[in-house]
Formats: sequence, structure tokens, C-alpha cells
Amino acid sequence: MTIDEAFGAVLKELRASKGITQEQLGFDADLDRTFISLLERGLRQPSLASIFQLSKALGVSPSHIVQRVEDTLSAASKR
Amino acid sequence: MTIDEAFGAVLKELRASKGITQEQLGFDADLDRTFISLLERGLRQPSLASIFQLSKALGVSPSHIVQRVEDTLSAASKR
DNA sequence: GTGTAGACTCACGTCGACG
DNA sequence: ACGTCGACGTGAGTCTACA
Repeated sequence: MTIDEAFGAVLKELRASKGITQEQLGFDADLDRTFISLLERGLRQPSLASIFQLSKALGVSPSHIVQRVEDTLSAASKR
Repeated sequence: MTIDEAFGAVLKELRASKGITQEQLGFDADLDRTFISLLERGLRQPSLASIFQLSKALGVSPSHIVQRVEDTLSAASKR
């Protein structure tokens, strides 16, 4: 489990819980739709600025997202 | 106050409180010394992976660093 | 609505060297 | 011990287009 994959899983989960599409998230976060797709599948990693933009669009704090990435990683390492 | 500048300030502060040099931090985080210099002065922004590497070298959690960046930004916006 | 591809610009991150 | 410069390879992020 890489950092990128963990972030992608968290992003996908947060977006689903908000009930919006990748297109809407891309619009709200001012990021390209295809880039959101790459992020969710762990093929790209976000910069710090992108994390802040996404968190704002998702209505959560940036540190909360990072916290969940940490949790996802530690949970995966215990398998 | 940009995100990059806020991160740089936090990084510099955390490194100073640990009492180590940029060189040592670069070695511990497996990042180039010149890049640490750029980060601390807000001329570059880190990727998510870099944040994790730096936080590990500094002995704090990644989410804690991000949290402090948020605090620094909100404190600066109230001036 | 999403995955994928190509092509593109610019920023990340490394390296060697000098003040 | 740090700032800075130039150069370099790779990756972030955009855009158009098709399944």
C-alpha cells in the first residue's frame, strides 16, 4: 500500500460520502476531472496546494484528510 | 501569506525545535539539502510523499504538520 | 460518469559548485 | 551551515478526445 493509493482511497471515500461526481469535485476544487480520476486510483499524488483545494471542496480540513491517509496506511500495514 | 510560505515557516520552526541542520534533516528525510532550503523559504511546495518523509524525520505526524500550516494561515489572515 | 491516451507546460526534486 | 545558480530528469496538472 503506497501513500498515493491510500490518498486515493480516502479521496474516493470522502467524495462518495458527499454524494458528488468527479466532475463536480473537479469543478469545486478547481482541478481537472481527469486528474481527480488519476488521484483516486493512486496513479498520481497531490501537492500540498491540491490537498488544500480538495479539502475545501469536500468540506473537511486538510489535516483531517492527511489523518485519514495515515490511518489507512497503518491499517493496511497490519495485515 | 501563501500555503508555501506557511509550510516553510512551520518546517523551519519544527526543525529549529529539534535543533538539527538543514543538512541533517535532508539526510534523515532522504531529501536534498538545497530543496529543504527552498521549502523553508516558501519557494517550493512539497508533494504528499515529501510531507510524510519530513514528518517522519522530524518525529511528528504528517497531519500535525498540516494542522500547523492551517493554524499559521488562519493566524496570518486575521491581520 | 468514468477510464484512458497523447501531448503539452511547468513545477518537483536532484546534483555539483561557489560565495 | 546556508543561499544561490544552472542544468537535468521526472512528475504534477491541463486539455481534447474517444470508448
